[in-house]
Amino acid sequence: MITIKDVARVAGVSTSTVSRVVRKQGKVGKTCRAKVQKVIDELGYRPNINAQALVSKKSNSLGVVIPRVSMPFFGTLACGAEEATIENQYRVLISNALGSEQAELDAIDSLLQHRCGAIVFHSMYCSDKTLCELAEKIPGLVFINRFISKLAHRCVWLDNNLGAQEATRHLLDKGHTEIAVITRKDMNPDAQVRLDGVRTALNNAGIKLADSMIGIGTTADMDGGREAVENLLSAGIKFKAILAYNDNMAIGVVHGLDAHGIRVPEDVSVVGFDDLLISVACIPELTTMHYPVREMASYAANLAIELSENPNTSGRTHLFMPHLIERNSVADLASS
Amino acid sequence: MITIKDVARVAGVSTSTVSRVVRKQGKVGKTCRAKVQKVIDELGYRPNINAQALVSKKSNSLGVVIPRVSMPFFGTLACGAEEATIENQYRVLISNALGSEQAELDAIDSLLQHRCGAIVFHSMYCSDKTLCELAEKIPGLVFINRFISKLAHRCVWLDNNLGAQEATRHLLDKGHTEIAVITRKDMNPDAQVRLDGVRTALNNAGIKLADSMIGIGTTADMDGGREAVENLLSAGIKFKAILAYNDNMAIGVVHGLDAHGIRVPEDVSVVGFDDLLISVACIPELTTMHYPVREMASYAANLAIELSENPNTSGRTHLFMPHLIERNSVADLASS
DNA sequence: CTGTTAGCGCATTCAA
DNA sequence: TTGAATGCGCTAACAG
Repeated sequence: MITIKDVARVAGVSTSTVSRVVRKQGKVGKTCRAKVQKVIDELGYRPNINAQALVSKKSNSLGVVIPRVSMPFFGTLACGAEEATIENQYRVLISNALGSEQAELDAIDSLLQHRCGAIVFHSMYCSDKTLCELAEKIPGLVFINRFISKLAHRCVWLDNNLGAQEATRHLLDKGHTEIAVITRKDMNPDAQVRLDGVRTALNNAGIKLADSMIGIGTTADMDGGREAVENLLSAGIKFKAILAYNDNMAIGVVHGLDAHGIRVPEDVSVVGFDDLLISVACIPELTTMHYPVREMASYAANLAIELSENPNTSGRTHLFMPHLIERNSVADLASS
Repeated sequence: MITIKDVARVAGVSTSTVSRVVRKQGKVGKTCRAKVQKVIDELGYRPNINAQALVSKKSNSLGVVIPRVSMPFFGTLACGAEEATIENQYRVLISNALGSEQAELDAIDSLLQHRCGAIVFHSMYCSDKTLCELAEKIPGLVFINRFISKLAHRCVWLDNNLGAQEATRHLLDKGHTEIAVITRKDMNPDAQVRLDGVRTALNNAGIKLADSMIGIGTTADMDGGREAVENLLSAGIKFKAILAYNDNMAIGVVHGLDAHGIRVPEDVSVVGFDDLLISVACIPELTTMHYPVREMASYAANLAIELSENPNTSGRTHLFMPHLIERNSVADLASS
């Protein structure tokens, strides 16, 4: 591998000069710069990033901690973060951390070893307290899809409550009143907030959400969705519409319904949340709330980089709003 | 950030000793090791990876070049590669390279700057020649989902031909004879080989694949699938089964059929390829060929690491086989 | 505008 | 078994 010294020797200049032309900063004579650049091209010189990071004490890399890139939602998140780094010449390091607080902390740790000052963290297992401690130690740490009031300006999050309300209102607008909800057993903050949103919107319409109308799935995926709707059905609950915690569960619901010969949307309407690619694979295509992950991740990445370079940035907040995507899984009862 | 010197000072030993206990190699006295370890834990010392990489001339990281992590297939590939690195204490660097040969070369270049000696490369735009040149320069470079005969022992690939044959035979076994094929317009190597496989299997059954039975989609996604089946339909072609290039196109086909009131599998059977998560989201769940990406990527990662550490490894080849996953999109004409 | 000097944090000789 | 010395490739003062 050819080094800066080689270039300097061949070009007959000092390494400092080469360094200056490589980084395009500092004053370098026009002819000198051309000469050096020529040698660089000829020799195919590429600066050693590790050496750069070592001496400059920053690695110009952005860490992204997510459960798993292979999950479409998080893959999209990672891509969104990467987009933001293109202009900054940053590289993104993805750390998968699935299943436990320890895994998440290890991931952060590993990123720290790489000296990446900017980190976008999607935590599912760490407590607010733990995150606050981390945030204190790492100025460039930003949380995505999580809200911690003490760290408001370091959180990029979605208004799940309003999102759930909008989804609910859509059903209401279409003339639905017998509305069931499918949620996840572990009831994480998102699930809680979305359920609250549904309740609020329903209350505003003078409808009370009975506990019996809440179907619970063990996992927040297709299986969980199927299980939850199965529970509702076997309990003899009557409903004409379902608000699912997310798209995966919604699709499970559609499958579960189909297994009983119940048609969507003719017999029962279904609304998802997230707007994953998968939501258009389903027949009927799912009406769902679009979750702007890509934009949010991109925004979070920029914020993390900004904070890592200048910790005392303004205390603005970073709230995003989901919006309804109307497709074919909701029947219009109002116009009939 | 605390350094090896800090630890050495506090523990009252030299940095060499600390270095030895950190890397758990070299002889270190039992009590001395304990003492140093204690200080390491207390101070929360973490070696600077960049410095390690610089001095040891290897970064212990594995590069993965793919079009985009947000595409489920490639996200899974990335995860598979990562799995392989867990035991080796390697870190994986993902480089998205979408759309052009230049993008792919840039991605490789960036990885080289990080001095990662092991790279798993999923190339879609580079010519065999280009790849051969790269392979020569980078001993730890391995190609996935691509076969180049001169580089056979550096390629981890799938037998698309036999896979397509198996898919075709499945249809034949179920009594189908009016079989159409959906493929992608650009006819990349995979598409070509899969089509050949279909032809072979059909020929063996005494059936000739008419050109008119080949539907073409502009893109290899849902839209392409819908477009292709639309073409077939509007040309008045009769068929009772469809072999799609991949799952995405297959799902597009199901949608396209549905739009014409044609039921799957009652009226037309559909078989996909890849076994993406999306294939079970569809109703009916798709019968498809399972593509063992995760295992292949994991294998490729190990191979890349092995080659990077010891370039002259055996000339074995690395061929994987897809297998049929029977779900609900194929009707059994034979037993009726 | 350019070169010289001095490290960045660590692993690795080589002595002791 | 341990420590002192050296340098990986590069940037950042500081001189000139």
